[in-house]
Amino acid sequence: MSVRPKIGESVIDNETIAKLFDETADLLEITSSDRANPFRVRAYRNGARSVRSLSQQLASSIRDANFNLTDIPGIGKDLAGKILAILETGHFSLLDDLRRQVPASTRDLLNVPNIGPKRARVLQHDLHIHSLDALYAAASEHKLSACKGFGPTSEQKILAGLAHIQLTSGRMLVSEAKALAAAVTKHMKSKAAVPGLGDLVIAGSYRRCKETIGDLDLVVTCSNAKPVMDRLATFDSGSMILGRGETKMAIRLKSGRQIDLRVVPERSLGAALIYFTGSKAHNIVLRKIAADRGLKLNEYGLYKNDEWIAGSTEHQVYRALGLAWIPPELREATGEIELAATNRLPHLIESCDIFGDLHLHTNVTDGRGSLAEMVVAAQRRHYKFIAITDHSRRVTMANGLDETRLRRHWHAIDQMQQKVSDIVLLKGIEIDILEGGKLDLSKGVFAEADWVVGAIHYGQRQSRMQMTKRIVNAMRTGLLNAIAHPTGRLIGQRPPYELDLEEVFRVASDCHCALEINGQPTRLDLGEAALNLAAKYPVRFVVNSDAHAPEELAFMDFAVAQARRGGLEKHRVLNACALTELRSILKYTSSRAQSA
DNA sequence: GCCGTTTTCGGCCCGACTGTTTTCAGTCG
Repeated sequence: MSVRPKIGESVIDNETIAKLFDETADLLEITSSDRANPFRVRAYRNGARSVRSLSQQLASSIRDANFNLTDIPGIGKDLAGKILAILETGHFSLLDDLRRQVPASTRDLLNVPNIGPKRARVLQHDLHIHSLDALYAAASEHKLSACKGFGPTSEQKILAGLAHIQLTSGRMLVSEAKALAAAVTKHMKSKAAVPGLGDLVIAGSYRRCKETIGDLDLVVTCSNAKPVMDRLATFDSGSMILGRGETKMAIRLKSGRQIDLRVVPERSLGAALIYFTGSKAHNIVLRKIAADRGLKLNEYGLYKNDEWIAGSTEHQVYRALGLAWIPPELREATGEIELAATNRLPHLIESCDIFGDLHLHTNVTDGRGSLAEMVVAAQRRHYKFIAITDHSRRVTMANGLDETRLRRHWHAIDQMQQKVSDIVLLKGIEIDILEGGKLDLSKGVFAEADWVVGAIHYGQRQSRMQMTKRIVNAMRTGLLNAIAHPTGRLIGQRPPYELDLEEVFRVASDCHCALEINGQPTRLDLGEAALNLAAKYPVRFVVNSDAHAPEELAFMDFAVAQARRGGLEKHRVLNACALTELRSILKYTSSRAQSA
């Protein structure tokens, strides 16, 4: 096809394409008459999901002459044409038409709880409401109940929903979700508050260890749902009950966070966990597999002709579908089901595989714990080694170390080592990678270091080419053991650097420089997109807490979860190595430092 | 719009809850 070379240079990523298909589906639903084909809408959503789950960027795959867009499930001749149009021009004509019919702000209405496409359409047609502001005005003036399908209750719910949108900007960080999960679990289980309470599992994106969590999904087994719901209602005095039925309940806390509860019979726990853990895309594939086998899968179990055949455990359901049990972190419909069908799932790294933390700060720079306190915290986690990696001088805000202070700090670490025998203290540094790729301290000092991580804290707005060259040059010095938080993103605050990640992965494998998976809840860097590259390049990783206080060593668990979502096995992770193996790696690097 | 124990049209994942109806459509997960 003659347009291909041009498309091959496209910088449009898969996520952008998926979003345009999702937007098309939304707009089709808002504009279509009731008789319009709802499966056409679903086809766009399927296409979006399918594109999103690809491990390769289409803009790059398309350069391969043997690559066929229509080989992608859910992509037929029509959507393939639209993908080509998007890669070439950034849009396609159907979407342009739809956008002309529906103002962009009308789509915002879909973000309001209890407003879906049908009601958005009514609001647009009958009341000419095209924005959240207009919706608020109309609801306040009780104009909504004039519309078919709206009553006084919906009006109130919509006003409450609008307030909620203003109150909470988005999703919880994993740390907040973990604290909330612990609190609600304790409340439900305390002092036998609920007679006959069986299992209680927090499912949903929390159990899949996603980077951020929308709401908490509680799955509970109990013969009687009423006391379970009554107990949840007392969790937070300022909470509001959003809905309550026979087995299902939803509350919104004073903080704006939402908790959904579902009570199921004991023999349905496995099926319910699969169902409420998701992801939605994963579940859809499972149900299709069930249907292909003449079975039906729902949250109560797996059925053959209305006869229950599995459902009390997840293992039972997966096995009945011809699949190995799939860890929740992998349930994203990105190929894990095929692996489970052929017994090729990875043996994911676990927290107990981690022998040490290789990124820790003390109060000598911007940490809040002393060296001694950090060592005790590491001993409590039964680590065999840790690296103290305080900042270098460039990071003035963090009281970064020059060579004199660094050597003094290392001397203190040596002295501390004399006092402890059950843990090895590595003398480290988090060295800033300056704008041109040079390192923040002179080469001589590196020969004295046990462990060096490079990181960027300043000058983050360089171009994609500059940023890539900067990190690549730093790795090519041979002085770095690892790159810390490689993309620099801060969840909800700052996007990742402009960076050619494939090039970073390529050079990191060449230079034997590890890439960090950082456990700080706002970082979790490398993120989802980058971890997809793990399968393609033989890079090794370090899984670190980046703790700035003793209690933050627990952030290791978030880093491990992130590694699991990337499908990593322990042999890919440096600090899941025994100390002897780690030392041989360090010795190799240290010899390079001396010869540099 | 996609897909096929397909070869051209009929089916497409499943169920709870709610409000406004008066038997169900819409929304949500």
